[in-house]
Amino acid sequence: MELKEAEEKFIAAWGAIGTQWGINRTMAQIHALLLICENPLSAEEIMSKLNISRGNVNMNVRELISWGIVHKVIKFGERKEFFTAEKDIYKSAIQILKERRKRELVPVLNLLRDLESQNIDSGGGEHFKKIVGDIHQLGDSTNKMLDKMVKADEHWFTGSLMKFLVKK
Amino acid sequence: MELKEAEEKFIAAWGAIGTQWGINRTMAQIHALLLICENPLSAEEIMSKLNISRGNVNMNVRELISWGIVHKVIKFGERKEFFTAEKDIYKSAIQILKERRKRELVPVLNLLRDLESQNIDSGGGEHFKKIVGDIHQLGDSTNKMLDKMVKADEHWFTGSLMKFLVKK
DNA sequence: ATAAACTTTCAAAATATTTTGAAAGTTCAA
DNA sequence: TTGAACTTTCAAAATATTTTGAAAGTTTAT
Repeated sequence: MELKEAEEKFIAAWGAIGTQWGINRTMAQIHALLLICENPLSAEEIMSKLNISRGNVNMNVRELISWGIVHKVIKFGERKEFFTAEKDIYKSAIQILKERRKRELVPVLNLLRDLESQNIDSGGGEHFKKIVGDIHQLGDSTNKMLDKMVKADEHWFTGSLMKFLVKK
Repeated sequence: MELKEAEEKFIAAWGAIGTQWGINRTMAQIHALLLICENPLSAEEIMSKLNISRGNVNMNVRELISWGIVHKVIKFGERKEFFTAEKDIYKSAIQILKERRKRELVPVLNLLRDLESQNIDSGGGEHFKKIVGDIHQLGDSTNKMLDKMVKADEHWFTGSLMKFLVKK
């Protein structure tokens, strides 16, 4: 198999998997492309390699940057901006955990705290309170767990936590 | 606040959060509704409580069942089917982990295994191989971790694993 | 100040997902 | 069998998301 063929397969598949993950295809493809390119690419290069429009590149690259897994690179003597993906996969994974915690878990915890702080008039609602309380407890535990993962030094994944989790 | 008001807030918010999680709103709302109702509900009841069509209820309830977090309940002497959500939140969480592993992680591992098994003609591609290898390693570790979580007894979350993860 | 080189925006078009509801299918009591 | 009570299907409509590309905005060298 040609290298180029394998790379294209990776990009296409990463895009498809992205949609499974709830991420848009183009964003995942740009991420894949920037991962396998050692050198930073310009918007133009991304456009032509993936056959997508300028606006699309701009929006999705910005989104990837907001996730903290793609970085802007300024080359000396060049006006253009270039982009590169974080090549340390563990760093990227932690970054994604961090963002997902912020975007997906924190809003849930806020909702639950809010619901629990309301005193419910008139009796009943014991079941409702139990469910909300249970979810809250699970959410808090998950939050603490993620916090521990995220705050651990960058080698947590090969450190004691991972050894504990994966042992046997 | 009225109980009904709080319940409606929960259902609406769960639906909104669902979309953040990449789950469709209606599916999340049905799940929330079934969670807070102690008794199983029929399709009709779900339709009227959430103001949605029969087909929509059917499709999303089936999807929730395929996730293993909603169960069909047959009531003696009734023709209708009823539905109820798994009320043990930890069980549901494990079930969701299990399914997401199957749907989101396993396909990635298959892709990576496939890419690595191909011998790439002509030199170069060292960087590509490293990236694919790194992702594979991370994927495998994550897979093992999830496996451990999922296979642990149902109290893993309050057991030694959780104590280790959350301690301090 | 100008203009070339670049980035960002955004309304419209394309695409994808979700929802509806009527029709088809199934089950079961009589 | 039949038909009433129910469930499932699916094509069309509604809605939501993604993509385009031209125009507007910004930056920088001169």
